[in-house]
Amino acid sequence: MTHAFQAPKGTRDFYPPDMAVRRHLESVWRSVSINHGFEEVDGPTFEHLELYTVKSGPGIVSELFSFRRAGGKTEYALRPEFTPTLGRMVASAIKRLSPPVKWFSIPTMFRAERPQRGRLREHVQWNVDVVGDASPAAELEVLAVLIGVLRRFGLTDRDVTIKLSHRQVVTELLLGAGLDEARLPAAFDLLDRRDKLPAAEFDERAATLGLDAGTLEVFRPGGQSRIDPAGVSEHFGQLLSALDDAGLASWYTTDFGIVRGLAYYTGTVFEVHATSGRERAIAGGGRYDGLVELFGGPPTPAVGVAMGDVVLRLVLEETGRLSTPETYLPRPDVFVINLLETTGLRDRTVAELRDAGLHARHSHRATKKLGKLLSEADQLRARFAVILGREAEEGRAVVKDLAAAKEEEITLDTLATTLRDRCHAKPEDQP
RNA sequence: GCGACUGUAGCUCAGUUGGCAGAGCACCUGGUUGUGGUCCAGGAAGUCGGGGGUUCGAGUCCCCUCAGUCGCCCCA
Repeated sequence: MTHAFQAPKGTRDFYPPDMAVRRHLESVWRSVSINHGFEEVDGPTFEHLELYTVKSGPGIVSELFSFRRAGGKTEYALRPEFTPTLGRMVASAIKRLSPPVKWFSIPTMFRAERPQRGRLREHVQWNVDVVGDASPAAELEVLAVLIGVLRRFGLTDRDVTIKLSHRQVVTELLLGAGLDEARLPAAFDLLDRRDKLPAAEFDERAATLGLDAGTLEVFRPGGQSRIDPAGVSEHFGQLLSALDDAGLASWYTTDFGIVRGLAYYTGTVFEVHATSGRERAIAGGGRYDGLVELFGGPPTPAVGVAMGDVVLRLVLEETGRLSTPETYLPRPDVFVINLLETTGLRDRTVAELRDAGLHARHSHRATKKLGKLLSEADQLRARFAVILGREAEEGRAVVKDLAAAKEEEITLDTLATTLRDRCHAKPEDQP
């Protein structure tokens, strides 16, 4: 009895075109991170469950996939985020690391929640962290690589905005507005939910906390565009100046309605949003100076950001920055067409081309109709077609440049080296 | 955990008050000898998500179930 299996809820099968898009995203993340001087790390896909409950409390357990080995009692959990692993890794290796540590990773993450738009149970997430630098220079490095990635994807400061905030600034603004200190958590929670609540309900809840509508204007995007450096947060003021000096002013706006739910953020917090406003945050991050210490290391300042592939892809599609998935598949350098009755020459030719480092393919169809085979080469978007036909008797093959629609005869002896040189001379034309 | 909506060909979908399951795209073959996005002709292709019920008869109506999507909760 056969049984039709389906992928588990909230997971994805990556068939070749989707896998090619995923590799495109990952390659942008990776190459920009490296250009900015970050080094790639990874950790285990699952950790001890306590690694997450220590940081987020027991309530987190219902949000993640946890399990134990059959017969064992140790509890594990598939990683729902990378920051605890990073904190653990830094804490245990801090003595042989020379700060600032600049690491990035591209791990898969898991969460047990119900899937919805922009939110699945398994996704790929780019993480970047600067550990060991308490100055605004650390935030600047993280935001610079973040903007570098956005730009490389073709996004502009008109497509996306980084909403910058600072928890101490938010705290001071709330207290300054007359909020009772005991009500700070409730106020943070309310600010976090502003976009989800009807305006009237938001105002009503704010009023019960003792906050009037006028006071709340400062918590809107762009509200209070500059913080007095000598006032609320010198650190935040310096960060804004550094961003402006680096020429990145157009990429951010202050938004003190951004507080981020994570308890471990200690200062700067930020989110990247599409200006369309229709999607969840593309990326989020901030400063978490207490995390390494929490995992047994010395007090160590840190700043990080994370960007998931799901929302990113939605935004790239919405803004027209992603072409059809098929165009991300690797293009063959050479498509060998065999018009001869035997396959020996074809197989030797393909082998030589591959040995020369070229991406070489041939048809698996039985037809000898040249038109059909050229059509197949065209569909695969091959650069060159090599036709093995009657010229082979004189030791030559027809080489056709498929884009230029030009062809010439080349001796079989020099075929591999000639094509290798031509393909490598061409710039990468992946989209 | 709660709610709404949607499941028909590989893809996007149509299918009237229940009456023989369709279109476009894609695919395959041909339009006689070795030249690729066009054109013409033909062809293949579906347990109508699954199960049960009502009926002479169900893609269509009713119940259950599975899956997906979008919200709520939660959010790393």
